[in-house]
Amino acid sequence: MFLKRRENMKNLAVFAMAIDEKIEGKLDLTGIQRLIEQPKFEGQGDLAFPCFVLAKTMRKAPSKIAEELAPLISHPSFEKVQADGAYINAFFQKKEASKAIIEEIMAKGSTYGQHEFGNGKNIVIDFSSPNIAKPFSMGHLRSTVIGNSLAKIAEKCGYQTVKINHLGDWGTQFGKLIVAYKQWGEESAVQKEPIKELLELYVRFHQEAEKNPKLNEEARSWFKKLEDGDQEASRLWLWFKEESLQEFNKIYQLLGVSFDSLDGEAFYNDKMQKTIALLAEKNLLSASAGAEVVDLTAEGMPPLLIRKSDGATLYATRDLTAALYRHENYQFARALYVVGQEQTLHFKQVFQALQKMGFSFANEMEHIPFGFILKNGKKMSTRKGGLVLLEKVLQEAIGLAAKNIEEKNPALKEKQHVAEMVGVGAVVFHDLHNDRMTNVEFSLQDMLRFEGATGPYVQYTHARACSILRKAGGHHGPIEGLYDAYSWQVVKQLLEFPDVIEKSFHHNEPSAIAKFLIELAQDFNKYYSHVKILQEDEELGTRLALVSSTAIVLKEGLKLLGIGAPEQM
RNA sequence: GCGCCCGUAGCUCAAUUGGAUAGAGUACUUGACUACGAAUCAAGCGGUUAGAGGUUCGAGUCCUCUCGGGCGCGCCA
Repeated sequence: MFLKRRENMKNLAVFAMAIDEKIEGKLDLTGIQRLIEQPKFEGQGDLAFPCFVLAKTMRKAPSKIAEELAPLISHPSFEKVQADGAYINAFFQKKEASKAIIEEIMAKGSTYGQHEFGNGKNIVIDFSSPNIAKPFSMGHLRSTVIGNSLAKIAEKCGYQTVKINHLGDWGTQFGKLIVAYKQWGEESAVQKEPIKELLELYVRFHQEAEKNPKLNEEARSWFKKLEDGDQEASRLWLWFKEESLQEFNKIYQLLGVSFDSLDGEAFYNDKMQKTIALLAEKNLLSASAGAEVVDLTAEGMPPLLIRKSDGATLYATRDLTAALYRHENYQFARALYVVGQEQTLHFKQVFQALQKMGFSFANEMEHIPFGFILKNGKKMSTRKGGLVLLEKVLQEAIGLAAKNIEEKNPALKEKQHVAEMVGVGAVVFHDLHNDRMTNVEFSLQDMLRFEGATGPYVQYTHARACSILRKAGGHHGPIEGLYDAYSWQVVKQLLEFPDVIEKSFHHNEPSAIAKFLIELAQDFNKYYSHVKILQEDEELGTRLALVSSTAIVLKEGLKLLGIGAPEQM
């Protein structure tokens, strides 16, 4: 559990000490702090201490203990402290606490929630990693948006990030592709719609190869030529890669994702011999059925294949090499791999192999798996049918957003730009708001939803807040405290932001931020509909500061998810 | 066969990581725009947390078993 910060932190410590004083060492201070929680329901205050653990040592019923202790605790920070069943509930002095938190956000602006614990450290994040000549799948979308968000969260925690797109730009499929292109391909068709055409060639190859197995041999031999640096093969490979990258870049641009390195699999071709030599030197290589492997039976895992019986290298060889290369070049404090859960075993093996090689930095490497995107309960396959192109989905979402704008706000400037933010925001938010590991059923309908717990809902809330601030015309008065129930809910939520960021970083869970934003937007919308904000009275300045604070946090939170926050939509 | 993940409202998902009364969204029914943006708000409906045992003050959460689904398990990545 993460301890609450600032006002919460202070009040939590006060609360804990007050309890400690009254229970005569039945429990130590840190034990008390760990037990203190946030009440679940309204009317139960802001902090709660469950008395169950004291029941044994004090030989009394928990509710009796709460009843006896509650009246003994008092402090200027608390409005009241009262027993409720087995709990002691503490209520903050709302006016004082809300004043402090609003002032803090106003002072810090977009840096509110910034942490320092990552300062001076590098974190390498491997994500997206699409395969060249194949469509950008929904699985790659997940990797892309999760990785992108984790990078932004890490930066918010002080880290320097290195974002790596480990392109799938090598492997036997290129032999197949070259054969297919030479047989049936056309240059102009590939230029026109590279991914579509290359995929069709790839699919056709597999169909034809079933009837004509000789094609597979040809493919192998063309891949061998590619590996040996054959001019024609290399030229085609480079061409396929560049055409594919151009397509991918359209998507990255829409998503607002950028990378520090595009070093993919091919990049490590000339570096793997060194890795193999190193493994041999450390006596970790053993022969097995003609192949060379790192034996991991002692670790309870199947062996890691390093070299095929024909001498060719494998995925694992490349990942080991990449790990060594990255450690040497980026001096990472942590390295994350945002890759589907089907590769969990693979990464366990790779990290274990690094351990056996004596590299303790393997402890700082972590595989960040995520759930599948299912179609009818099964993993979506690029193989046949049911293929949904991400770009189509994004365009559809943008079109729908544009239609909404036309209906609701036809006078809006920069309509296209805003439609992109909203449409893409809907798709990205939909992907991030569930727990990382949850398998989600693919639903275009859900992705294109702009109401309820969605990205556009959060964006809309932000736009509303901005609208009020515009109408207020920069008016600002003194910040006092607020104590009505609606504003207090907003304040309490704002107070959580720094902790949510820290938690989402440690759990590698962007969804924690997405859920936080939904709650904040809900709290704010309730406030908005029950309180007349632009009313000339002595609290106007404070209310506007609260609206401003909310806008700041909504915008910053969306940014951490890789989503834009238009001021009007 | 072995290993990992999962099963919560009709549907999509939460649940402060073992705590109070299992909550949101959606769908459906109904109310609110001559108050700051109705992409909103308010109200209603909806549950034997797959099932059975166990651990303890306390279990959706931990352990065992059963059923059901998914994903891996040496020359793909």
